[in-house]
Amino acid sequence: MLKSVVGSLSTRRRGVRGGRDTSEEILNAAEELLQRRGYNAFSYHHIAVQLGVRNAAIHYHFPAKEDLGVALVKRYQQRFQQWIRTTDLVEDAWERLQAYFKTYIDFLQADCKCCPGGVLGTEFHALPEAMREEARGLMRENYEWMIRTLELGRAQGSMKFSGKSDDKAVEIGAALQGGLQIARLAGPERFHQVLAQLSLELTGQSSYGAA
Amino acid sequence: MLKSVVGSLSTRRRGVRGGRDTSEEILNAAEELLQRRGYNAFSYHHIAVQLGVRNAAIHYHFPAKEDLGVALVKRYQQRFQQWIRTTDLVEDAWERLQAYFKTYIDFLQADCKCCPGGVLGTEFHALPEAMREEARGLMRENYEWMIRTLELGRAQGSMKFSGKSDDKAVEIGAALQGGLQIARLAGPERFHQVLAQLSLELTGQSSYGAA
DNA sequence: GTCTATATCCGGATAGAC
DNA sequence: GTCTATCCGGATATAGAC
Repeated sequence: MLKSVVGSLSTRRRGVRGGRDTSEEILNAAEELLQRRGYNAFSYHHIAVQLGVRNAAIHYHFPAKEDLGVALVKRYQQRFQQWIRTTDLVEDAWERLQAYFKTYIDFLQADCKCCPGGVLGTEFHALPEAMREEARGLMRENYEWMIRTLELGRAQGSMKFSGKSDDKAVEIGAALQGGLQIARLAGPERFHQVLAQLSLELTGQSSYGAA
Repeated sequence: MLKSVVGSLSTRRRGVRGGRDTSEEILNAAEELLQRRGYNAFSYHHIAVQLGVRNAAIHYHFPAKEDLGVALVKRYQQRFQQWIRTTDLVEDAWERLQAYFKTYIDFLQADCKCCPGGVLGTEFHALPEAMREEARGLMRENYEWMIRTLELGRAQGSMKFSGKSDDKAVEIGAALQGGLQIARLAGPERFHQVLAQLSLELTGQSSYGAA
């Protein structure tokens, strides 16, 4: 009673658990697990324990694990699109790219998480087809954003690089993705080295060269 | 009977399966599965089917899955050390690096396999500790080789890059690793773009720029 | 070294009460 | 919307025959 005042017009109705949105909490926990352990190494039980609910409660919100997986990737994509809208307000392309780097640093510092693309790429052949399709879309959007940003930066003069912008785009994306994984095996400073080198090569000076 | 003539002095004795070395065949199948699906997404059953033996036969050679995993990573490392010895005969560091690239192209063409480091990094937190330790060693050796090679190339004049050789080393390693994963989601040509860009930046001209 | 058979456990999933 | 209870299949692992 009365918790309806909080979000009565919300599309998703709230449950009995103190007005919290269980679906979203499930997604949050699952996202953490996905980036830490991978899709095939987390279970509904992991999430259930973390949320203090039972296994079946999660099945109510996401009948099959595949549904949860697809929802996760869709949410990544929506969040990315929202992120683009925000950072598009920034004029300078190099600053935009640094904001992109920042999201990876956040992953690194959040207990050395991998980026979604890295997890989905690595587990690709052990993923349900519906997830693969979503993953392709997510990767494509990242790629296209990166190309646009590089071309803008080159035009603005804030970035320099030789070769084609789409080649450079994949190189940067791959380095960031691989860098997070290497950091797990060889320490977080490895990722900062990647950032330092990418920055140095793009601008002629390292913004991360304090080490 | 009589199959003992084939490898009677071998440390590992042959089984009854036509003189073939089952342990090695298990490792081969497991390696394929590891790079395709990841450690947590393959089972003894996968291997058993592929080899035409029963589940229990594999447990005879590798009592626990962890034993198999550790053996796999150890073999990667031994193979890498052997590979180094061979390619060290090549004088030119840039040629050595191209040989290194070639091993990744082989992964890509072998049904879009990931590199071991990518798999082990992504699944790191869902791996037995013994495997993690081996994985760290494997990564370290790759890293150190890359640094040596870059420094040699720079001294020889066959490679150019700005910044520190150890930063550049991680950047290259990360880009290769991430590139293979991206290729799964966005097509093999993405990996070739990474190679093209890396080559262009190291030598001033792309050896892979035919596209 | 490999087999059959089996034990055990875990993860995904459903039914029906509350 | 969450619970208890249960089912099912798959995966790791072991025992003992051949």
